Amino acid sequence: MTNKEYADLLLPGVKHTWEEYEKMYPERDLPEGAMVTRYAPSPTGFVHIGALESSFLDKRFAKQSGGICYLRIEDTDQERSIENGISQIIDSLKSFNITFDEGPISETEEKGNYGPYIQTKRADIYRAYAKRLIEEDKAYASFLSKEELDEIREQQMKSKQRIGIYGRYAKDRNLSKEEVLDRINKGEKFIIRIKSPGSFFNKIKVNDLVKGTMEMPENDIDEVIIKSDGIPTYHFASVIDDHLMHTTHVIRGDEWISSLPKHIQFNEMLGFKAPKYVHYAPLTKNDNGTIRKLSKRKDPEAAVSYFTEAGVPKEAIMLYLATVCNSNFEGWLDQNPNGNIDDFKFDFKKIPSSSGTLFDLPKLYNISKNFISRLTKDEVYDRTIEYATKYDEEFKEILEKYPDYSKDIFNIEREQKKPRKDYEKFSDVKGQVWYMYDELFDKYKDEYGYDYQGVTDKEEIKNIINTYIDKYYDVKDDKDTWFNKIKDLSDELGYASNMKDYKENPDNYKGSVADVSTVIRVSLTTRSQTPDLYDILRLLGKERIKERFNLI
RNA sequence: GGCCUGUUGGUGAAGCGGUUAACACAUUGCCCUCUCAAGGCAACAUUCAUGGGUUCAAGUCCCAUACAGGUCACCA
Repeated sequence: MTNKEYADLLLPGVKHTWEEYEKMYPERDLPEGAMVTRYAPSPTGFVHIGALESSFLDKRFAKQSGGICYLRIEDTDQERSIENGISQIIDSLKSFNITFDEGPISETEEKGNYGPYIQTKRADIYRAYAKRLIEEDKAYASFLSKEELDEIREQQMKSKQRIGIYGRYAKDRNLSKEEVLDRINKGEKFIIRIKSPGSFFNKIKVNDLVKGTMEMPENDIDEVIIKSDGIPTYHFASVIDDHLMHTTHVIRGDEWISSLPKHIQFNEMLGFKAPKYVHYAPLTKNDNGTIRKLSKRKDPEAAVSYFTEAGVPKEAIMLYLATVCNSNFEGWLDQNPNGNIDDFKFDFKKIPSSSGTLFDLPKLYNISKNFISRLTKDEVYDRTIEYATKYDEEFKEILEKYPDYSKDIFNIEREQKKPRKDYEKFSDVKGQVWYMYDELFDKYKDEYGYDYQGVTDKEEIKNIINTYIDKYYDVKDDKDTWFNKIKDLSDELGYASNMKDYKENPDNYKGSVADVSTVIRVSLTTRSQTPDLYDILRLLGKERIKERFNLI
């Protein structure tokens, strides 16, 4: 029996030979230096912040080099794949403006000439290459059962040996063809393992564009390449796909580093030119003293939805990720405050090579705050409505009822060189402006209560606001005039109109302009801290000012 | 336990043999036309995990130790 006949018996029904597949995936026609990258997730559920980082990096490096970034779905683990997992990934990434040149575009459709881009649809391809390995006597059928495997592992652990199927533990390695076929005919289940040519005592140099050159032992483990369900393992499938799809750079989390010898070996055994590898450190979290990777099960902030639900703009999340990926990005952004991330040139060498980057929430919020401060009033209005539509129906209705008025409110100290920075996220907005709307003011004023500071005597408060409205208030005043009047009011009532004077001789006065303004401010808004009082008075208008004063 | 990687302030980090050890966030203090927000100024690592070595000179090179993270599946 020839090797070819034997391979046919082990893996029957393969439609094409590997040579045919090679022809079906011709070299890509791309300019010199263009990278082909891929984002290759498993469709196991919601989008993790790490997935966002990973896909972002894949896309940026491809695009800035004039290359291609494709999406490939690694669903070889049937048990973990979930319903609609693919469209979930596509849709979430799309909402962050991450789209792909090739790959699935929905659960059932895809684009690009190097597909299919879903691994379970490529089973025939992997089997063709596995057949080739069998023919070349580089792979074999293994009958080791789960129990036997467990036993071997236990034994190895007990005797402190390396764990895995290698050397004398690879006991089906030298089974004759006849024995193998005989056992198959008896109905025994089998899998395909490679016949690893490596030795643990041989060191190989592996190169990584972030970590540099590392020395690691060769892989000597007879890795599984085809599982008993006929589906390949991740390692085998991804090496073949990266080759056929002509991937130039594999960018992934550094948890993959230890698989490098394996991947390099697979490439060699199959005669492929290995892509370049880029391993970056994943986002971590300090969990009561222990630092670990952000976990989607344990950490709510690992899900990007955690931030979008809080109203952190997606752009801010991307800006944060960009600073994590290349720390010099922050300085660049400082120089180009309105710059687009896509204009920044990312560098592999600037990717942190440490063993993890702590996820820094205050930093994210700071970036977010700065981002929101740079938006126009219209943008803030639209985005706040967008947010409120999902999370705050009451506020949404108010905003839609008073569009122009709302925009005026959002424009207080905005659209200028050094804009006001008081919203970290869109969920902050309502808490800062509710008192500007009568409906909300009526509803919440008692709940929050009037926060008088300094001057708390009821009669004195009445005195201040009555004097102000009767003698000094004039809608037509500009800001300087307005403030001079506040000063006059202060003088009249025995408060220092000049802060310096007051600080030097506090005993000469009942208080200062600050106290007078605070009384007016609190009487109108209940809050002792608000944006500019002049703007608030201006927007509230005479009628409302009077009404609110009358409530006191 | 084996194999990899890493260790610079509260955090993220720059640094690539000679610098006062950048910068950003956070914190604290002061200043600033009414409170906030912002802004300005300042403070915050006598020291780069520890111990050796190389060198005129070391965070930067070498060795050892400690600690941390990753990984050792018919999961990706």
